[in-house]
Amino acid sequence: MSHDSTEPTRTTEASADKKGNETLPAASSGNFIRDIIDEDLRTGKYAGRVATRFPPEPNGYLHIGHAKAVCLNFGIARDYPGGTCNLRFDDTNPTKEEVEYVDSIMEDIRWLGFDWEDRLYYASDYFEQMYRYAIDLIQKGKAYVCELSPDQIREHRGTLTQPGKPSPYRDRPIEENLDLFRRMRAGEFEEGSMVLRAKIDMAAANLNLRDPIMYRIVKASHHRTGDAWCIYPMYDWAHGLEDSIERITHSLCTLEFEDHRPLYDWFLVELGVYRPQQIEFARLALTYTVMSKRKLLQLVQQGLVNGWDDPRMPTLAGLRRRGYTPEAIRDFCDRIGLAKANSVVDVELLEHCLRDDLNRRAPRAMAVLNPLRVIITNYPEGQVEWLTAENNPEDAGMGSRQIPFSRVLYIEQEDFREDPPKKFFRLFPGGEIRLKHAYYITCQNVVKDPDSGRIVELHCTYDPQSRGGWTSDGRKVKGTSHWVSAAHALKAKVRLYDRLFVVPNPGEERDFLQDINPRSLEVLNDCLVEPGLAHVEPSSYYQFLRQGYFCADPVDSRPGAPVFNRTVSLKDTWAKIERAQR
RNA sequence: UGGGGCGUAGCCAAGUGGUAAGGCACCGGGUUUUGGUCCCGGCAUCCGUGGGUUCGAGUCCUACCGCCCCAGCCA
Repeated sequence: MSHDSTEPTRTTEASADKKGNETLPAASSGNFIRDIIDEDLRTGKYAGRVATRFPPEPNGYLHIGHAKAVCLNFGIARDYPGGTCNLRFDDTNPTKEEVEYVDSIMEDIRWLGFDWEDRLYYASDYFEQMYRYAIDLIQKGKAYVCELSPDQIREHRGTLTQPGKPSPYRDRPIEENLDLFRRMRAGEFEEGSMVLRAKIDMAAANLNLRDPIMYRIVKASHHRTGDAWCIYPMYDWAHGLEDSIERITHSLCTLEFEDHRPLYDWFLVELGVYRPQQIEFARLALTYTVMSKRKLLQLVQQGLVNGWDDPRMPTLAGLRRRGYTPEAIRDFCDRIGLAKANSVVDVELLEHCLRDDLNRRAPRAMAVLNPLRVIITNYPEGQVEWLTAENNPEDAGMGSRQIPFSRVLYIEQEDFREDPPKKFFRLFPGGEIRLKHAYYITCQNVVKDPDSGRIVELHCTYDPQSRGGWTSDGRKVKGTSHWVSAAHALKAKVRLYDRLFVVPNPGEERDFLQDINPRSLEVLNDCLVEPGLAHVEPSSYYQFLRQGYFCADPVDSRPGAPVFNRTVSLKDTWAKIERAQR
């Protein structure tokens, strides 16, 4: 991550235009949080400091919603002079957290393109300090040990419209609280037998202020502190402290923490310590997917997907394996904006960002997913021509490659129709199309299996004058198909992924599992790809001409036996026309 | 019926009293050896609703309506 101190306060990211001719300042309009930071800088509120943090709990994998927060926090640190962004694991609940998750979170943030440099922190590093703060509050008469059962605590809390009742332990002498709390730490009491509570206001309209729990007894070993502790701080007690200890200036979090803010402030004011400014924003929701960790965990645990990195998952690990690029995800996070209104972003915007990035960068290749055999009857047997194919029409710098052409080829089954519908300008009996980078061919005969009536192969003739896919007579050939040479093609497995859910808002009408798309994965085992794809790098991406963007699966692909995941299809105008014709 | 938020196009989202940016989606048209890309054009007389202030209101006041969050020893 760069911290260019000459950068202006506001984002003025340069971006190349589509043709890469020149760089123009991006129309980055900032957002209400950057407005607040600008104002704080102007008034000198934090002496010119801008310090943010990304504070995940290591209890699951990061998803695209987290990417929004990562880009926000690290993006601010990147754009403001001297700005910093800490990575801090909020590991206050040992029963749900695992090192597998901390490792994956770090990997995902790095992959997204951000760097916390030497600022890696853990809430658990502050346990001793938090404990001392708690002692301090007890000594000030602002916290007490409560022996009510969980049920009783709930009853005493009251309801949304009725005030709570004070705990009978609320006015315990300070010395007794101190003694009990020390013994809680020493492990003298059972789980659930007592908690430390802040003494605030049982009648507060904001339920968070009705003597919230600060510590509970949990006799579980922690992934970092082991068995050093048997009392663990609650999030509400810990979180503001963590931000305070790290001297964060702007604590950015999601909307649901808005009415926790008065509590964080109460703790910090009572303690008399540094107080960051919390600003809330709306979390990201996307159509056709789910984002809650609980639901994602359920999909994984019930085997409805193949792990956290299943290419259908909205996790960063899943998107990465699917073939998404960090650039596309960052662009998406820039484009969705930032506000306080709850919203659901169309997944099409994400897909647009992906296509936009991949269109510029993905090398083109030809792959026939559902092969249909074609014999070029007037092409000499045994002859092979190596034809030149550009690697990317968007970028001449990516060069070209040679592809073999011969008498027996395969084209896409979809590219031939015996009875062509209106506007179908692909191959049909008597029709002529161009084979990309090769020749014009005309369909002369359709060979069918006598029993099933299934089309077995096509007999076509080619025009030797059309080498390269062009003739000088000005003849119009509208359709262009991709193809492979039968003798040279390489067999490949291709996995076609579709949306995991069939409705825009899974779970809205019924249990979200009922909304799962039963056809979210289609595996094609007998695809034929051009020979150059024999030794693709794991995770490398390609545009399979006229079909979509695909990447070599990092886990299952083998030299000579590639496995490709469809990242996203190309936009398909023909499919739209066909749909409209019905 | 308590508290905290939020309502600008199908979906996001600018807009901070001077006459509704931009993107996605969608619909036309052009270019094209990818029905891709690219290019051009269209797409809110109106900003949840009613009233008020003002020469002038999406922006201010007011009343109402709708949606989201909060009663874990989760975060």
